Amino acid sequence: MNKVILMGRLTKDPEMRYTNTNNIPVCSFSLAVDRRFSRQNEEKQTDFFPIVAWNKNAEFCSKYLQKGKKIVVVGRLQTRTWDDNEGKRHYITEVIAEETYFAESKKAEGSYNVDDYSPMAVSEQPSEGFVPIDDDDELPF
Amino acid sequence: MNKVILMGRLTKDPEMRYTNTNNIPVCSFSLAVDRRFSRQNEEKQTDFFPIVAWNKNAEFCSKYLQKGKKIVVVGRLQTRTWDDNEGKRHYITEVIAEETYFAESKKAEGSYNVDDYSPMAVSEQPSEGFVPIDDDDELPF
Amino acid sequence: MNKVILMGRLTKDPEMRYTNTNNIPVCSFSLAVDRRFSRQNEEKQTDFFPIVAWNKNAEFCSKYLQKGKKIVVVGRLQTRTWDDNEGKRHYITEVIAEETYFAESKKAEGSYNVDDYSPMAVSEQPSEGFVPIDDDDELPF
Amino acid sequence: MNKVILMGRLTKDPEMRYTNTNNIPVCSFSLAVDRRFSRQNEEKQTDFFPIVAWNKNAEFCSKYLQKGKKIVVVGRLQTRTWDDNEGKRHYITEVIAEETYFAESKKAEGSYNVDDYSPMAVSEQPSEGFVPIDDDDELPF
DNA sequence: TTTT
DNA sequence: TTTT
Repeated sequence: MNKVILMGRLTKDPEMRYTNTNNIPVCSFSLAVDRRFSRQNEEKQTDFFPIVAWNKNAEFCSKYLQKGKKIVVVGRLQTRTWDDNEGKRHYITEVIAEETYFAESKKAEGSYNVDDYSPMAVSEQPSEGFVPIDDDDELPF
Repeated sequence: MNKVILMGRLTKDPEMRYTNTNNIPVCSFSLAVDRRFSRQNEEKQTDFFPIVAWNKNAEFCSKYLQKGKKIVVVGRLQTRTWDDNEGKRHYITEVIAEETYFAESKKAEGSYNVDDYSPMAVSEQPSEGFVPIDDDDELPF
Repeated sequence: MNKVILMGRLTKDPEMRYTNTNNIPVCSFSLAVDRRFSRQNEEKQTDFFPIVAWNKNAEFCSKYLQKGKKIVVVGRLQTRTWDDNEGKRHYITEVIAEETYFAESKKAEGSYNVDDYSPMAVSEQPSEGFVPIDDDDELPF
Repeated sequence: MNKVILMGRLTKDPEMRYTNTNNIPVCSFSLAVDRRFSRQNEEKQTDFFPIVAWNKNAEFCSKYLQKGKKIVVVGRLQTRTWDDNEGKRHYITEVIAEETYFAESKKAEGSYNVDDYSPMAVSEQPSEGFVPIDDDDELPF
């Protein structure tokens, strides 16, 4: 099991790219997450984490997220290595976003907004032809 | 291990009470949480969960939360039994809130607000005379 | 957002059923989860939660789980209503299992076991023809 | 909000240290966490994450955990910087363990074991003179 | 109605 | 018994 849940703000607009061999969409950005406990009277502390989203979630992120937006990311931790030009190996720990939620509605209530008709969250899970899993009224017990 | 994380809105103002024997503060409310997957073309579905907060977190909730407010609750699931007047036993599953976060800032950005100086989150964990646990620059390795 | 993570033991063998209209597999069982904090010198306290798994996860649970087995369940909380024979409405809160993990290997290490070749975990997410999401070496950055 | 939940095995015995200025106990180790989805027919993939525990949880980890032990860690993600001897700044992402659970009982059932009388889990939260938070029978509603 |  |  490997779960990460973060609430924070994008430090920049997300970057959309595509995988070289399979042209899979990848979206990446950095999330600023405030710490809760710090030394008394100390100024606020913030951690910055690299987030990576794939496939449908990548498209969602690149379309609906911008710098400063407050979101909740549910995903998993992952480690990646890369070698710099001096041949030195670097380890980087990233959060792979599996679900993304808006954590605030920027617009005042009542004001029309094109976003009203857009999805509020997305996940890696299938959405077309999806067999209902919340099949409550048919529960056989 | 027993963890619950919910994002949703209060359906009413929270209720503050005190335990009979030890006068411990308890705050309770109901949280409306929208479902993510439903059958195609079906109307939105929502679950309603009873939330209970104790001690400092109870005081925080009763002070800063109101009907309609969007929050994130981190806590644990718990079961409680009570017997009705016919002597029938009932089982109820509640979420004990251990941490509470605001999930949106109602006020427009830039506008002065007394809340700017109030805590944005609270937990059951101690806060006075608290030995720092984020003691980074002193890490002995 | 709606996440639940529990570690505990099955109180009975799981029950496998099928939905009436769509014949969707549903597996249900009860999970005993020990509490961590109780009053000093008090006996251990345990909560019992109803767990429901659908589709592939239902088949996994009914095949690999038995009474007493220790597992980790990752899922979401859900509420369901049913009316008893006196027409009284009842509310029940269940955990919908989205991922299931074994939390201990019963057999001693080194001993051959048919389970060595069976899945250790399953989720609602697709597994056939699955486009890799851990496509690290192809990352375009 | 910042939550991480990992299940995996220690790659080495944990290392216990003490902070220079305040002599606070810190325990660190590396956790091997298997991935769930990998490309078809590919060999198993594993991520390795640095874990840091403080105070009481540090003492628990150093006392009860060893290389190979399977545990569940609940905590938070944190970033730390350090400068190497060439003055280059490095960023490292660590998991601060707030709660630690055993995920398997190594010994066969029935065999006496000193561990039977030791704590099965520990957290940063206070344990002495602890006002009960599971004060069920006194609930004023 | 409960598991180890 | 429900919120936006």
